Formats: sequence, structure tokens, C-alpha cells
Amino acid sequence: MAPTTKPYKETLNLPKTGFDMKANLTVREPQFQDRWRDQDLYGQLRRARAGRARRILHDGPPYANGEIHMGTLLNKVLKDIVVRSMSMAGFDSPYVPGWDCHGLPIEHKVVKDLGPKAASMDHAAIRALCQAEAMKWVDLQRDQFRRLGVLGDWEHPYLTLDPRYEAGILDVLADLVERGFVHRQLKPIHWCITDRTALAEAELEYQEETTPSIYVNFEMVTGVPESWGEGPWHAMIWTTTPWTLPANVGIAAHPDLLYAGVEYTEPATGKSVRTILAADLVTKVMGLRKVEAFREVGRCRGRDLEHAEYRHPFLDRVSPIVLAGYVSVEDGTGLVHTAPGHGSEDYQTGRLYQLSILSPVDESGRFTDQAPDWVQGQQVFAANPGIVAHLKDSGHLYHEMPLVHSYPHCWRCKKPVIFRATEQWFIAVDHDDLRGRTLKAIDGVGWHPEWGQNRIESMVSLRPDWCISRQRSWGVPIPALGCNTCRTQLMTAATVRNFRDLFRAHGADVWYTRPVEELLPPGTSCPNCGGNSFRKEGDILDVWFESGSSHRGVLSKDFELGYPAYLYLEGSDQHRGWFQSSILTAVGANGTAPFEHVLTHGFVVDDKGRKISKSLGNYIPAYQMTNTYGADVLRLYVASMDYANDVPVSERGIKEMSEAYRKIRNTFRYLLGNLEDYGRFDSESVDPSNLHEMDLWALGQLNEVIRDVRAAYERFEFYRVYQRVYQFCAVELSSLYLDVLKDRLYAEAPEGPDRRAAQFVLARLHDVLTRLLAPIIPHTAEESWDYRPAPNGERTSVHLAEFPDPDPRWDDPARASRWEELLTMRERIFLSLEGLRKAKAIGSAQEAKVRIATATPDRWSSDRDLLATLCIVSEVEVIEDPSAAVEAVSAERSPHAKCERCWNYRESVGRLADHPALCERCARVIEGMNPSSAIG
RNA sequence: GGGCGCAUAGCUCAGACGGCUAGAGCGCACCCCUGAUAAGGGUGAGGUCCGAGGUUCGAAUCCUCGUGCGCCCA
Repeated sequence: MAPTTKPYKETLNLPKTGFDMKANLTVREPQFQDRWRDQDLYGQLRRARAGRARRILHDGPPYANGEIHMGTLLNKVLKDIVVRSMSMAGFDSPYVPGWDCHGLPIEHKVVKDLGPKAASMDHAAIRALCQAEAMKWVDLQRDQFRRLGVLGDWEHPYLTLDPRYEAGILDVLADLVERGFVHRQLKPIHWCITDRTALAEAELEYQEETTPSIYVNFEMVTGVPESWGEGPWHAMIWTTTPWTLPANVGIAAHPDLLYAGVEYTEPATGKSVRTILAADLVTKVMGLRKVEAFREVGRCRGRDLEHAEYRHPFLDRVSPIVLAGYVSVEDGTGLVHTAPGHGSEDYQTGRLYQLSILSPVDESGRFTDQAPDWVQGQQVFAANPGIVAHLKDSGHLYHEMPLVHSYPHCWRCKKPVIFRATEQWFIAVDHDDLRGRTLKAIDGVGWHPEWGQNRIESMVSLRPDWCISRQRSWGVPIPALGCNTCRTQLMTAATVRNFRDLFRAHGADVWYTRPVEELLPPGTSCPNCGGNSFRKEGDILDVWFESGSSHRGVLSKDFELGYPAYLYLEGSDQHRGWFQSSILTAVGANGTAPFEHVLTHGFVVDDKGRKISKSLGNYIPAYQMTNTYGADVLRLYVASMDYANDVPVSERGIKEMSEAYRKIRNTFRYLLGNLEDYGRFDSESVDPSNLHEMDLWALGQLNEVIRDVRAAYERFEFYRVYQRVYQFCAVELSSLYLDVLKDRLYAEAPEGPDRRAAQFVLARLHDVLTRLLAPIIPHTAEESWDYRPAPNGERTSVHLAEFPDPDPRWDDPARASRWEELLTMRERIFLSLEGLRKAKAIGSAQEAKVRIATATPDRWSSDRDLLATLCIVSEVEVIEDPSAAVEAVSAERSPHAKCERCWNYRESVGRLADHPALCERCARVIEGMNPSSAIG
């Protein structure tokens, strides 16, 4: 008997690798991140790509507040995949991340934590606390982004509070001032009359409040339809803020609403009154005073009343009726009292009709000398009853009643706030055709998806002038100087540039810490009056102006990335936000768009497509998910989604993605397991003529994968990368090629040409797939790369490599189409095997023999052995059957004995006396690897 | 309320120009293997293509009107 002492299993070349099946990502990923940091992978990549064509993805700065959430994760991972894929495509793509550090949320938090103390602290002290708060979050978010594997210049990010960056902001501002875009103008803002301070929307708390609700007849002067007959006619308005009536300069009507001219008998006086109000509201309004004696005289559309004029009830002023889309018949009279100095919508309408912006109210909410003398000095809320009484006495008041409704209150003192017009700094969008030139620049940018262009165009076309001033502490001061002589404000390109240089040298804090005299160049004088005594004004810049200036501070100066950027990539909300503030400032200051392409992504929603919100309880903590499932799983998840639409995120979805991740990981593991001994060989030494038919097919398929994947990366369609690679792993590889290859890999002689040929393909598969996936799952790709068969054991990073190219040697369209037939036949064979299995005749496919009965045996005879191999059956027999219209496929249990070593059922088993349990092939292999056994 | 966008199996995606019985992978069910083994293989069941009209010989695809959801405004 054969003397082989060891079991046959040990004579097989079974897979062996240190590449663990268990990913253990939460432990391994930080190790790779440390390694990349220690070896300065980012710096190495910069040096490796030096001199190549540049493609800059310019990072939109996230707000330095709070932990990252799924939306931030989505955005940052997409950016990282873009940057990495551009690098691997051969471009020089540095990535400098940034943070938006100024702004209300941080200031708000700091002031809230300080409590009453805040009131007694100066700007500089509060700003120091704000800076600490911002930096705390920068550091935390930086760690979390790094934990996601995002590769970039984390040691040198751009921060909007960096003096260099602050200088860049003022550099842009100076250019805009120089070109005449910046001016001052009245605008109503929320104002707390107790704290004497401006309030932002986020500082308002809405509470129920009882206010007077009054219906007032304003006497018409012109514009009433003649057919309605003699007057005097009136227009009946409704308001809950009588104190704003002194600032009334218009009445708004809806263009499409029907209005009625009504004649009614005033109950108190018995006099007949003619007034106009929305036709739908006549009955309701008359019912308020139980007026039964009324009749409609006529009707007209709101647009017919445009430019009709009325007289102010207690001021010597005639004002027009104007049109506005927000007018409704929800409540009131359908005619809206309009005071552009005291309301946001009123202001918009006022600007449209060029109405005066009146606001005869001072900082503490008292009427100024611009108001009628009988209310001067009164606080506005206290003045309400007097104004109502005045209207009643003069016969203008139709009705008064108390109304409880939601009204904004100050977050700090809880008192009701008012709208008050104050002077603000604006960028004039229509100066020097900035709007038109911006629209032209927009047209020259590549918007992805394309509808983004339409979206931003319509926003830019309709947007009002940009108010860039804020009455806060935490930001970049607008370096405007108030002349103590004539009270005008001075801000010229020269003064702004003066402060730009000071900010660059000392930071923006100098504005607050040093007296104005030290900051001004000697001889500065007021262009208006010649005065030379100034004070520092207190406003800061809108943070959108700050981030919108990044093309100067980051692309052009200091970071010198290159202007314009190739790509901006943010959520679709930034069509109104950063994309717009960036292109407006860039066109204004530079004359060109700061980006060549803009890519947008949708928002993270839950698995039912609803937005993420506290009240729905569907929040998924991003960082916690990373530390549970691993960054690569989350990155794969992000990559798998068509992010142009909303991106549904659920823990269930992430779990499912871990399964997909494991499939990919196992594919790598299989490849590596069969390449353990391959590194000693030069792959170039493999003679292509040794490659089997199916090897050539697999290499040809891989070429297609390379082409599809690279094209998908180029178009930022990462979900196509994912689908393509994943399905290739699952279908072409796992269930077909790699499965079929086992016999050759395990059972053939380890260094024989058949096994080496298979390994040649496996090595290429591994090399190509690792590179192609490196931008998406950088940690796993690096780990896989570590284990690759490298001739000298050299250890470089896959992230320094470039994408693979298709190898034209393996392209063969004829082969591809022949294989479609083969694979169809394979399916039919599987079907008949399944029948055998159901009948308990066989278990594994190797136990079966397949018979194809066909009228054209020549078609299949040459592929007999290939089919047997592809189906992993022991034998395929082709017989001629002239009566068979189509091939008839059948299967039966193999009549032969099982080879103990390779488990195939072969006629040759038992024929060899030395190896009675082996097939001929296995016997030959055994003899080759163990010559001494022959002596036995 | 307005502007923009999206809607195909439980999930993620395919479905140029309108044209087979609407496809793939995952998941699921059942089965096989135990030499990729917290793996691997096979078979199968899943769809009113959001709804209603319309154009057309023919619509997932084109048009209109809805519904739901998201972003941005108001």
C-alpha cells in the first residue's frame, strides 16, 4: 500500500494568510491612521504628485460647534473619496480642511453659560471665551474626521478666526468697497428695547402675547373704481401693532384677490361709511360689530387698486396701495398696513415700491421727534392705547378687540421685542451689474446635478441686496469709523486695507483692545467734514461673508491652493449659502467664479424618507456608529448611495452594509490566501500561453471593471463604483471564477504552470481591486495592500499608488460573447443538478455527471471539459441526438470512484497501484512533491 | 403659500432613441457543502414601475393634474 503517512489534505495547497476574516475595524482603523500620520502619508502624497496637473477640492468649512452628525459625515466622506480618487487618477489634489469659527451659536452658548456676568464683560473677554469654545470643537471634530479616515492637511487647517484668514476677509471687503459695492442703508431688525440690542432670529423665543387688534379706515384719495360712485371711500386695514402706524407708508393688497366696495351704517354714529376690504371677509368683518345694514357697491381685483392713494389717518401724508403676494384672507381685512421700518415683509415690499423706511423709535423703544408730538417720548407698547384712542376720536377706528397670538420675545430678558429700522452695511447686488455678471459666471460653471444651475440662478436673480453687518461680538469687525464731528461712517478701501494689515499682524482682537488713535494712520480725516476724531463702530461681518471669502484666504493667499478651485462640494442648501456668498464676493472682487464645478448632495433622512429631527427621535449618532461598525463600513455605505438625492440612513442599513463589507473583505482574503507563496515569483515570468480559457475571460472581465469604475469615479458616481465592484466580487468572482479555480489552486502542483497561471490572475485581481476600492475603504485597502505578494517585501502605501489601467492584451469581444452561451448552459446544468439534489442522488456537484444531448454535438464537444470545470462536475458528456430540437441537459450520479485527494469522481481512480485512492492527476502531483514515497 | 428636486422588488441600484414576459446584487425562504468555515455554492419567491387622466399601434420612459417626501424661501 502507499506509504504516505500524512493525510491527503495536507498535500493540498489550501489558502493561508494573515489577512484576518474578522475585520475588527474599530481596533485596526486607528492603527492605520496612526501609521499614516507617523509616516506623513499626506506629505508623501504631495511630493509624489508634485508637478502634476492640479485639481483642488476646496473644503466648505463646517461650523465649529457640536459633534459631527450623519450629514457632516456624508459630506466629509464624499469629499475624501473625491480627493483620494483624483489623487489616484494622477492629479495633484491637496486637501486643506477648514472650519467656520465665528458666529452667533458659539457666542450665544458662551453668553448663556456666563449668565448675568456677561453684561459686565467687554468684547475682548467674551471673544476670548468664544475662541476657546470654537477651538474645543475644532479639535474634537478634527479627531472625528480623522477617525473616518479622511486624508488631508489636518495640522494646517484653515480657520476663519486665523489672523491670516481674517486678513483675507478684509482684503475682499476692501476690493468691494473700492469698486463701490458697499453702502449703508436702513433695514428693520429685531430689537430688544430692554437690553437695547439687536437680536438674531435664533435669539427669539415665541410666546403667547395679548395685543390690541384694530380695524382702521384710511381715507382714499384716488384710484377707487368710478363705477362705485361718490365717496368718500376708505380702505380698511387691520393691525396688531398700532404703534407702527406712524411709520405707515403703504397698504398692501394681493393682486389676485377680489376686493369689495362696501357701504355700511356705522352703529355708533348712524352715519353711512364706504370702505374697501377683501370680498371674502365682508360678512366676517361686518359681523364683528354686528353691522347688518351693509351692501356691496362693487368689486375689483387687488391689482386694479395698485397705485391708488390714501391719506394717513393722523399724519399729513398720502401713500399708495401696493401689491404683495403674502397678503391673505386668513385674518384681518385683506389689506395690510405696511410700515417698511417695522416689518420684514413690509421692508421687502417697501424696497420694491421705493417707499420710505420710517422708524421714529429710539434704542429704548421710545418715539422720537420724528413721531407725532402726542406720542413723542412714549414707549411703543405703552403708546398703543393712546394711538387707538386717537383713531377712535378722529373716527378712523372701525373696531378694536384684544388678540392672543404668538409673538417674539427676547431670549435673555423674556420681554417682547420690536422691529426697528437701523442703518446696516449692504452689498449692492445691482451696482456695476454684479447680479448680471454673477449670472454669467454661473453659466460658465459645471453644476452637478444640472438643475443646480437653475436653482442658484433663480435665487441670484431674485435676491435683495446683501446685508453684511451684524450687531454681535464674535466675528470679524467691520472696520468702519464713526466721525465724531459729523456722525457719518468712514470706510474706504484704504482704511479697510489698513485694518487688513493690522488684523494679519495681531488678529482681529486689536479692534477691541487698542484705542482707535493707535490703529489709524496719521492724518486720517473725514471725507465728509474733514474732522479727525473717530470712534470704532461696533458691527461685525455676516459669517457668510467670512466663509464666502475663502477663495481669497485659502485659494489665492496664504494656503496658495490655486484659484479657481476645480470643485466645491456641499449639500444642496448651499445654493443659497456658501456657493452664493462665494461667487458673489469672487465676481465682485475678482470678476470670476471661484469654482469650475459645483457638486451637491442631498440630505440625510431616515429609512422612511423623513428628515432627521429630535421630535421624530430618528437621530443616528455618527461618531458612535463609526466606533461600532467601523469607518470603512460607513464609507462604503456613503459610497453606495446616489447622493444627488436624499440619503436614507438607518442602523439597519448600516448593519446590512457590514454584510456587504464582509463579502468584499472575504474576496480579498481568498485572493491573499492563495497568493501566500506567490511573492517569490516574478509575475512577468508567467507565460501568457499557460493561461487557461477562463483566466483570459476573467482578465477580460476585469478590464471592463477597470473602465467602468474609473469612468464612474471621474463622474463622481461612487454608487456605480460600489455596484460594479461589489457585483463583480459576488457574481463573476465568488460564485464563478474563484469557486471554479479551487481545484487548480488546491490540487495542482504548487509551482506548476497551471497553478501559477491562476495565481497570476489572482494577483492582478487583488492589485486592481485593492486600488479601485482604496478611495472608498482606505483602511481595508491598506491592510490588503500590506499582505500583497511583493517581491522585496517593500511596504509602501496603496494610497500613493495610481489607479490601474486596463490591459489590452485581455480584451477579446469574441470571447465575451462565447462566454454568454457557456454561462447560459451552466445555468441549465445547475438546474438539472438541483433536481438530482432534491432526489437525494447527489450532494456536491462533483458527484455528478452531466449529459448534453444535441443535434449539433460539434458545438459543445470542444467545450466539454471547460463546462465540466465551470460547473465543478466530474464529467460532461455530449451525445448526438438528431431528434433534439434544442439541447437536452440531464445529470446523473457519476459511475466513477471518488479521488480521496481532490474529491473528483474519475475513471482513473484505483488504476494506479501505488495510489489506489487517487486520480491520475493527484498521483502525479504527489509523486512530484514527495519523490521518496515511490520507494516505500 | 412659492421656487427647485425626488418617487422602479424589503434594501441599494440598472432600465440611450417610447418597443420582448421590467433586470442585477443584497436580504429573505428552501437545499447542498464542510478543503474561503462567524466562510462557500445552488434553487426559488418578491414589482398596480407613487396615483389619476392624456398623447401613441404601443408608456416605467413623453404631457397634464394630483399625492408623499426633501431642500430653500415666505
